[in-house]
Amino acid sequence: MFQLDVRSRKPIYEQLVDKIKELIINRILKPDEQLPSVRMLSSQLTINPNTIQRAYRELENQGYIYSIKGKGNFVSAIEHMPSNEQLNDLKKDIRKLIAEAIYLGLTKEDLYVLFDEAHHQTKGVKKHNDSGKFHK
Amino acid sequence: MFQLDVRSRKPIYEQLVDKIKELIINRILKPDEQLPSVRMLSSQLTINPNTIQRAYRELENQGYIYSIKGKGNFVSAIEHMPSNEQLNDLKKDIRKLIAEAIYLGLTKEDLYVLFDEAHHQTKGVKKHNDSGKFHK
Amino acid sequence: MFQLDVRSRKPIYEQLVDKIKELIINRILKPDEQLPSVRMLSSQLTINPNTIQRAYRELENQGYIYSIKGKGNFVSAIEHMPSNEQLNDLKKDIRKLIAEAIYLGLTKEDLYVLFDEAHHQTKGVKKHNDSGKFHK
Amino acid sequence: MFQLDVRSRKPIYEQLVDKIKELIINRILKPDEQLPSVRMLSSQLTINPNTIQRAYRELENQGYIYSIKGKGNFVSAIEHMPSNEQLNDLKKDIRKLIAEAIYLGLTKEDLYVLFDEAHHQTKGVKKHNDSGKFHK
DNA sequence: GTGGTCTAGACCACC
DNA sequence: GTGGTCTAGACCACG
Repeated sequence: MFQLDVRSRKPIYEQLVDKIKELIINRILKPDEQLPSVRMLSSQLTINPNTIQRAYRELENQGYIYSIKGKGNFVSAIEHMPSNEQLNDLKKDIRKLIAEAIYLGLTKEDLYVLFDEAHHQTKGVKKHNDSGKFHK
Repeated sequence: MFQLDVRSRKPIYEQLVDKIKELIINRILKPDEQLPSVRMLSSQLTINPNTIQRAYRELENQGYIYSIKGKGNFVSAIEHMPSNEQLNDLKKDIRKLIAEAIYLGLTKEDLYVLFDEAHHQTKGVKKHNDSGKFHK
Repeated sequence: MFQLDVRSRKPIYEQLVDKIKELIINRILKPDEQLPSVRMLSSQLTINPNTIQRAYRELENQGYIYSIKGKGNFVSAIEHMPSNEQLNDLKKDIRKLIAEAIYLGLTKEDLYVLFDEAHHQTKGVKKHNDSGKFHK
Repeated sequence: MFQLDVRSRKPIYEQLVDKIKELIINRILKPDEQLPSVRMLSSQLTINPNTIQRAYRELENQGYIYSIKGKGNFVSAIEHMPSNEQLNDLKKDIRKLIAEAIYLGLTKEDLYVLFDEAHHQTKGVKKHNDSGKFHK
């Protein structure tokens, strides 16, 4: 269910946060739906409960979930669209990538090839999303 | 010109690597040009020499600069055949970027739009020389 | 078991890298086995933690170990398809060796003899486990 | 004449020592022949005279040349065969190389291929040498 | 003067 | 507890 890479440089709690955010954004987890309990996730993923806790706390801070003492953690109802800040960061990353590719001597076409290739490898792409929101 | 954020999550040496890489990629630092000495940069940025050293070492590992003991650090001449390693790094970056974009809910088409946009902005950043490069 | 020569021309961290590499290559350290913590090795060898860290980082860069923050450093599982980078390193080593041999006045035939000899000695160094690995 | 690589990790004076040793071992420089003066070499190679001096001093220490004040530096008459120590070092290097190759999953045949390849690339092999000295 | 290595000791993030 | 980063200051090798 959850693909966590313990060897990654990215901390586990952060990977967890990202995965859950993704599930929420793509409506796989619906508003007010209950998240698995800390203990359950902990034993399922064989990961320290503290780490799960930390991920949930982080998600709560960012407004993606809310917790009710004694009941559990639940998905928030609010819309989560990428903030302008996030979009800008992404654009900056893209520019950096392109500059680097050009520096290495790649043409635009080379880049498109690599790009397509990478896109295909990135499986698990969701679809039931109202896409096209971000076309200029 | 060198905006370093000591409180950032990103380590200082990594920020340095990125900044200098950018200068090299955009040809503001030309091939075989000498970089400021470790000690000089260290005192100018009021950052420990070891940290500068580490950044320079990293840049050398990545092939952007070369160092001559007793003389200094110099910008590598670009070979226009990117090494496999460099290509792999680039691919990894691309995959990361795409994952990030998908995570934000963007479609492939959205990405292509951003991509084209960035590509147009990048062209022509090359030639104009610039001084005052290493002031804080 | 760890003979380090602090007065050698070869830096300590490099000696460490070589020793540990040897243990890994000869399967004395098995895949996914945990290496001694930075601090432990540091105190056992009475060598600064930074120096140990650097050796571990180098080993990670070369793909021999991987590290998990908060948990430790671990031996990489070998993939039986050597990366291009690794192959290149090997080739470089071979060239260096040959240059050295020629410089000593050996002919190609001399080298082949030494080579065969060494190859026979190497086979079968594999299996026997060994403890007390990290004592000074 | 002298191929020196300023970018190499190996210090220039050491490269010089090695080159000259090679010339002496292979009888291109004959016993009691005069070496080029420090100044001449210095200007020819555009290298600091101190560096040349250091190389000559090193060669003198190792017994390959002798110097006469006011006259110059001359090739020593004594035979220079690889010492047992040097041969042992070489053997150790060979064993290390082979162990590494095996670890990477290469077969003996793969290694021979790489080996031949590297040997061909190593040009400048001398021939008028009484070879075969080191056959077992 | 330059880069390279090392020590001592500190503080952080993660599990 | 673990690894990762950083500072302060020292000493060496090189040109």
